[in-house]
Amino acid sequence: MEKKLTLKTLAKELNVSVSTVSKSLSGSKEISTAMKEKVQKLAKQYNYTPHPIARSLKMRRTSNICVLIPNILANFFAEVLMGIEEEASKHGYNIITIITGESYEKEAKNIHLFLNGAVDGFIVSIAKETQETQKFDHFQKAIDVGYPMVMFDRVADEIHCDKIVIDDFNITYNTTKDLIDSGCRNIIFISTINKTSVGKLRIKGYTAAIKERKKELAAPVVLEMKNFQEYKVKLSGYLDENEVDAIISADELSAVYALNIVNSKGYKIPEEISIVGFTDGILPENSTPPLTTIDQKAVKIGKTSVNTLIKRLNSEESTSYTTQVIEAELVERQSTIISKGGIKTT
Amino acid sequence: MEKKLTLKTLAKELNVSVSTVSKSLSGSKEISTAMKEKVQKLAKQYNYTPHPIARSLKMRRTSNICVLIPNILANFFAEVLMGIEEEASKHGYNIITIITGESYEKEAKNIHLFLNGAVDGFIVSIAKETQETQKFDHFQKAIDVGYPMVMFDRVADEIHCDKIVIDDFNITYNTTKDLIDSGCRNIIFISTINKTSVGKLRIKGYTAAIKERKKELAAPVVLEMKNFQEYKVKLSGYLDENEVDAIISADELSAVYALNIVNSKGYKIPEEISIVGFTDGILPENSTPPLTTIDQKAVKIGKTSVNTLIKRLNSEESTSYTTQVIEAELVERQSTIISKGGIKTT
DNA sequence: GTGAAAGCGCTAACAT
DNA sequence: ATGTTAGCGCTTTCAC
Repeated sequence: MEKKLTLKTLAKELNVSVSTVSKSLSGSKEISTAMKEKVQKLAKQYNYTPHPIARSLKMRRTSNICVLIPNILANFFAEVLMGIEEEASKHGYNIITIITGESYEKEAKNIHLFLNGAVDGFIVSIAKETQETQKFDHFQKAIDVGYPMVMFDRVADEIHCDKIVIDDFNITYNTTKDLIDSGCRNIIFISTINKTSVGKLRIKGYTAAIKERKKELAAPVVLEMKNFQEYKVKLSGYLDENEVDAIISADELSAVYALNIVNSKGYKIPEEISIVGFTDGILPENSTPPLTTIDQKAVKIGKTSVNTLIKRLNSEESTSYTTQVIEAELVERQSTIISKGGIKTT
Repeated sequence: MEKKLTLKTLAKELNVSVSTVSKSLSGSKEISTAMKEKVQKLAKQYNYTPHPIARSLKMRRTSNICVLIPNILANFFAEVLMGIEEEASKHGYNIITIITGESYEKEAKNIHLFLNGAVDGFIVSIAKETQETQKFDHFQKAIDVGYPMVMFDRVADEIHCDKIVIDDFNITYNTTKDLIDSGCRNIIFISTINKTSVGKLRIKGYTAAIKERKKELAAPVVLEMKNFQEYKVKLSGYLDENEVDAIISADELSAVYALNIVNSKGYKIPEEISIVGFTDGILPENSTPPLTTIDQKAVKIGKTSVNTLIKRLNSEESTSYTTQVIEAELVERQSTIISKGGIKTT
């Protein structure tokens, strides 16, 4: 390691005190313009930047944000993370990423780990296991000891904090109506995340739309799978024994798996069975046929989360918490025949 | 924020000095067993953990690792990040993730940003732009000022540091030979990353295998695309005017795009055209037909990177730099008819 | 306008 | 065995 460059170095070089250098660098008006220029010139020449750790200790802020994400392989979360990283970087914040792997234990352990000053706040999407077991104490603890927290997508009503979501109920409700309008009469709902906050809302939206026109339609059917191995058995079996002409999937992979199963059983998509998935990305774009999906505006969710957290960090008084709803959008491709005017096609 | 819990708090409570508490907590044998137990009990009761920033300042180490990754939407990099996060977490390190977006500027800017003590070292896979322009000064600078660095996948021969790679030449060479053995005679190579270190090696491996049996085979053809829009035009055009019975793609998306184009032109896969891609994941598993790919063992690369960096951080003497080669594996699915014994099939 | 000094919370060399 | 002290690099109050 090179000899370290500190305020002291600069001070010695200029024969002034450390505090003069510090103040000059921060542009304090206590200092003469001449001195400020002299100091700043030297600092630039030496390429000086303050030691962030020392600065953090003194200032009691780290410029670090802890991001807890269930699963980085999911396109949605990866895109959110991109948005978070980009926006955080723009505002001078670093992100410390924890991939919880949907595990309560890892989530709780890490929250506690960061309750001692290593980060300024949290951005989190709750692990599936946590949402199933409804154990939210770790979040409450973080908030109680004073850490700002922003939840996105998978949020908890029980926790009082800023939240960024899409209107899961309405987008699913509307999409289901679109499918009905396009002629589908036996619409089923499948996912692996029925127990999550968003999964529940999506089920409600789907069910509401079906119930509204229940005379014409088959009753709502919600299939839940624990993992994707189950699809091959359960969905396949269901299709054998029931009339189905549309499938709504509440997560990004379920739709693709459903599509493969439907394809392999020889059904024509979308003529015989329509399929809609959640989360846009490379996968639905490149399936055969390309999948109609609900674009959750992941990047925007990420950016909004960061900005909301930063605002919270910079405001002294505690204004009341907000839940911001990001507008989602149906992206129609070839797995449906909704084909209304004005809908984006890729 | 609650009243802060520091060594001082504990010291006051027990009527001992701060240093006694500190030493007790670290299990120093200078301290009597009785005192150590008393202190540790109280610390546990209060759930005390040392302030990491203060500790960092004193110890001159942060337990933070900066990870620079070109693109988090690529399955390969996402998996590497998973491996990194898991292993880092296990060893008490936090990871600060920078997504360079293949941009030299963002990469260089962030490296410089972290040269002042915010992290202990770097794990990096070089941005495409950086590899094209061959500007590596920022890496050299980081190493010069004393930061350990581990490069993975996209590495630079010009930079002297620890590296984790797969044997890109040989895996591509062997795969090309497999295709030849399976009867393919007009094998072309496509990718968007021909200018990266790994892209170059893969081209070499491909070319070497073809040249070895050039009498029977069409000459090597390497197509380069800047982006995926180009595929629709260039690859489609190429297929119209040339005999092609196998496509090797050096990146994970190219193979999927190629597959879609080949499908849409009505060629039978693999009977008329075989396709092999790089990087295993959800996408190739779920294309139609499922894609044969080269599994780059991304998670293992991530874990190995972390362990290599940590070893470097903990060793005083500077042992010579190593390049570790992780064993890649061909995963055969239905886009090829290589079908040799012993190859894993999913 | 500039400098001295305190202190953020911690560790460790050096007393006692 | 325990305490005192110095100091990591910085900001900021207070003195001059």
